[in-house]
Amino acid sequence: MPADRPTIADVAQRAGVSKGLVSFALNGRPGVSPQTRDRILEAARDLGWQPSVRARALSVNRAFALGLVITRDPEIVTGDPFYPSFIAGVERELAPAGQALVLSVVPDEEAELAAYRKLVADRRVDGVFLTDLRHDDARIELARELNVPAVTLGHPETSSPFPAVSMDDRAGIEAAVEHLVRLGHRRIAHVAGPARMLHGSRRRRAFEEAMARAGLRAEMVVETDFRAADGARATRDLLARPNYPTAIVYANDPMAIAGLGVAQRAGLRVPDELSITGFDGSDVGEHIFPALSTVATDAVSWGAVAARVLLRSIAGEQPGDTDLPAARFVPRESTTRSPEPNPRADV
Amino acid sequence: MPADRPTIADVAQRAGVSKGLVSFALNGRPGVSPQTRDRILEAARDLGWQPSVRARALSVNRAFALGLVITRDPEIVTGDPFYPSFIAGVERELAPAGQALVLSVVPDEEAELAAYRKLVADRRVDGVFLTDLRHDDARIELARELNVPAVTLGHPETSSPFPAVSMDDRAGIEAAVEHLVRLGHRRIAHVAGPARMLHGSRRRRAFEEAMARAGLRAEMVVETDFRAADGARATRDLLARPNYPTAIVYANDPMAIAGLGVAQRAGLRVPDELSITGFDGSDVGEHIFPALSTVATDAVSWGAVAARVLLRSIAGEQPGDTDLPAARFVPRESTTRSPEPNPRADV
DNA sequence: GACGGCGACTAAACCGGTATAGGCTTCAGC
DNA sequence: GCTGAAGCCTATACCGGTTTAGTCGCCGTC
Repeated sequence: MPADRPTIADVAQRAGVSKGLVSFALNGRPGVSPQTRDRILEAARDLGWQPSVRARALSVNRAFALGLVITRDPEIVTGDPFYPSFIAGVERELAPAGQALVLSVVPDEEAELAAYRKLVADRRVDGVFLTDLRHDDARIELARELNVPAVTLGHPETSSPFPAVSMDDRAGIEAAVEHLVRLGHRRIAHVAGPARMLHGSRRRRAFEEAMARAGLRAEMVVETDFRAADGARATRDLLARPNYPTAIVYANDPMAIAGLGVAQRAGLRVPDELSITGFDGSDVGEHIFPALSTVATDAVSWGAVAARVLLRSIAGEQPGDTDLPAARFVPRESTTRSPEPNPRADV
Repeated sequence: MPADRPTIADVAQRAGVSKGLVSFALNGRPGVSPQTRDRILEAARDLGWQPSVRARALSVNRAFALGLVITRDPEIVTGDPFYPSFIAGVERELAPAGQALVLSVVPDEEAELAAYRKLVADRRVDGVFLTDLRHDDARIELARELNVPAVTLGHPETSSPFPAVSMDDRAGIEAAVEHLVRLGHRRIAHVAGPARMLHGSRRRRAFEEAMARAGLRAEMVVETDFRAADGARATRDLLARPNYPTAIVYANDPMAIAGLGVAQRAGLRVPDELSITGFDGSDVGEHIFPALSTVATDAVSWGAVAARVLLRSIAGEQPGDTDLPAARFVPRESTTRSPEPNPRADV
């Protein structure tokens, strides 16, 4: 029968000291003589002692874990390139800090709030990530009410007591529009994310402003739910209009790839007859034909920075807002000169 | 100042009984009179008492959480349709059972073993999922050594003390090959996953056997790492051969989509000049042109069943192996008759 | 009336750490 | 030689539950 894992009491006994002193020594606190400290550490090593996170959690009232709630229809979550990379970045920070990541995946916004409540009520986590911010996002008020540290991905609209880690996605959209305008496009459409989501409407506004700056009317905007099927439907809709676009700016890559499929199916040559751009740079977009021009966001470092900020919040610091390097437009093959004669003076 | 959250002692005091009895009443154990039980439950309700998972974890020596370690290069994890769906399925079982999911994402196999060790040493989890099984998978021995309940996705090669939850992916590959053979294809290639991974080599063997059954030689097989870039490279390689294939069976969808890109770039019409099939059904594959014929696996129920089995293991039952419905081949547009005259008698 | 047995309940130990009050030495200072 | 303070250490309470040993009162039985 294998011996039970040693506890701090076993270490104390072996080193001939009290439990309390062992705790002090192991946590590197003052008030322990060097010889005793060595003896204790040696005893701990000999016994193969490992601290019990459970016991520590109970006594110091911390969970040593962070919570992430992902709200997605199970069907949609597939193919979304953001979360896996984001989580990889989070993990990069958490592992060395001895923290764990507790993940919840829920189907809708109601279940989402319940999931946060549960995570906090069970004291499973010390802080939470708030991703995919929406207008009047109830989670901010909830986190405040639950008195749990949080970090938001992007600046919420309503005033928030939590630090924000943001990545300017407007710049990428603007660069995409400018790129298309420079190529002579005038009838540029946007397949937007859901308006209730902050990044959905923000990208849309960035699109509209960039169009306005170019002296163009942003009259072709279709709102979607970020799904590939939505991208296909929106594209069919746009191409059926009498004044169909010569270029489409999609709010994410899966929709752009689906849109490409629709265009090709309709017999349009991309990019010669229709230019398209994506967002968020999935690796598959790089390999389709034509390779997808897109806006690259660094989800991995977003995750890493957000985790770091959240850990600092939990530690009692008051980290300020952080702005990550802006998303970059990456021109590839799916964008080229407008097929139409360009009435404007060109560069 | 808001009152601290109530503990079991507060409930006991309000109900005028001892802590122990409260615990009994709340856990529905015998030895509590009906009236007292009601009084206790009412007191708990009045105070808004919620059990502390931490305290329970310490006293009953359980974590009330399950562990999942995902081993992926952060770049690759993107675009992989399996895990998000699998996790959604897991969550579906865990949430009602009051369990949480602790997720680790690590870059390589060495870090993977360390992550399992850490999860168990910290007593963060009561059981672990073993996904993406490999040949001579060290994790099985490790889990046995750590004495932690586990469930494997698929049957490992080495003998394993853990229940397996399997989905026959061979059937899907075989159906794909048979479908292609029926369409007159003879030079069928396979872009396989890594040989060290069980499902990589199993799908490859299924391919080879299906080919043999059709009287064909499986001479065009390229091993890859499941990445879109690998799929592109493998396709370029295959198409450059003197005896290039008329059909390619890919081990996953991202590679198939990348392969489609390569073929189109080379001026090949798909499916007329080259048929392709994917695996695992990403939603984007449905919307590209031509729509990708693929093998649909139900990752969501795989997750749900695996979670259920693992929970039963932890509860001390000895659940047997489970076989889920086999993966189904879903023909769409990317497969059609072979462009070559078919010497064989056709149906 | 003593006894046994049972149901309802309490007190206290326990899980494995941390935190705190206080005790014992030792040494400097007067 | 006495006092005070610093340094090192112990004992103990505590976190919030679960669990076990044991107490108490009541009933039926002989």
